[in-house]
Amino acid sequence: MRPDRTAEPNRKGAAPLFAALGDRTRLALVARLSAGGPHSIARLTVGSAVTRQAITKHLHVLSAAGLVRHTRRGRERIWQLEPARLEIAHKFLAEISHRWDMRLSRLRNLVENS
Amino acid sequence: MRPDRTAEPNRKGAAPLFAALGDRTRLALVARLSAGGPHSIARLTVGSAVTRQAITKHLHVLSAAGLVRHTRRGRERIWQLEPARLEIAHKFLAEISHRWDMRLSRLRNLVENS
DNA sequence: AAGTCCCGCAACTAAAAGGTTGCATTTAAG
DNA sequence: CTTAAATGCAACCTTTTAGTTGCGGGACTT
Repeated sequence: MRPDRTAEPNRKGAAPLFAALGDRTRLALVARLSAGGPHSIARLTVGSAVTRQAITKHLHVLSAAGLVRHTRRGRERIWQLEPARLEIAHKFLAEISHRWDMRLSRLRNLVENS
Repeated sequence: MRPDRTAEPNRKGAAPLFAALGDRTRLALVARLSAGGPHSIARLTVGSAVTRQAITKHLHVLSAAGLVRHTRRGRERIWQLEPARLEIAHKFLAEISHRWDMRLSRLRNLVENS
């Protein structure tokens, strides 16, 4: 098992994910959807400090990143979380931490055996 | 141990973290520092498609987010990863996934017992 | 049928982000 | 001392982003 030739995690599509999560309003939306379940745009707008249209735009950004999904119900559009994509970001972070820990332990071994 | 009244994870400073990670170049820098260890700016610039000054700016962004740290060594500045902050983002994602899973299991219970 | 409620679309603005070029400064090497 | 390497600083440009306002159109309610 060679150390790893690819030298990098599946950073393939992780950046857009992090970018989508890198906004207070959007992060609040994700948190709210994860805890409170699916909601309409109007209901999601209530607690927020910005306009309904701003919320709509943010939802579209999250949707483009694959983090949320919408469904029609009568005259309202219901948005819900799509947690599969979160796993990608999650694994990326785990990978980074793991690599760093590996480096540290290798360094420590080097020092102890010298 | 009450379930949790705060209704939201420690979203306090998570958004800037995700924002810092939400760029391809910066994510590449983080990945490289985690795998290859501390590097100077010049060495970090080699593989990248952008200028040294761009790399410098990105490093400052990562530094402002608390993700990297620098040290002087002669005429060069050595940058290294600061993995503590990654833990915040990591825990945030874990929390979100957990909340969603809880919702799903509650819903399933509701359906099965009806 | 009339009035709300919820939403989509478009135009516009202000600020931030990503990147570049040019030049000055410090440090190492001959 | 002279030169080359590594970096810092500042000005500038272009594109993206976050947000707004205004208006029009379906879908419930009474």
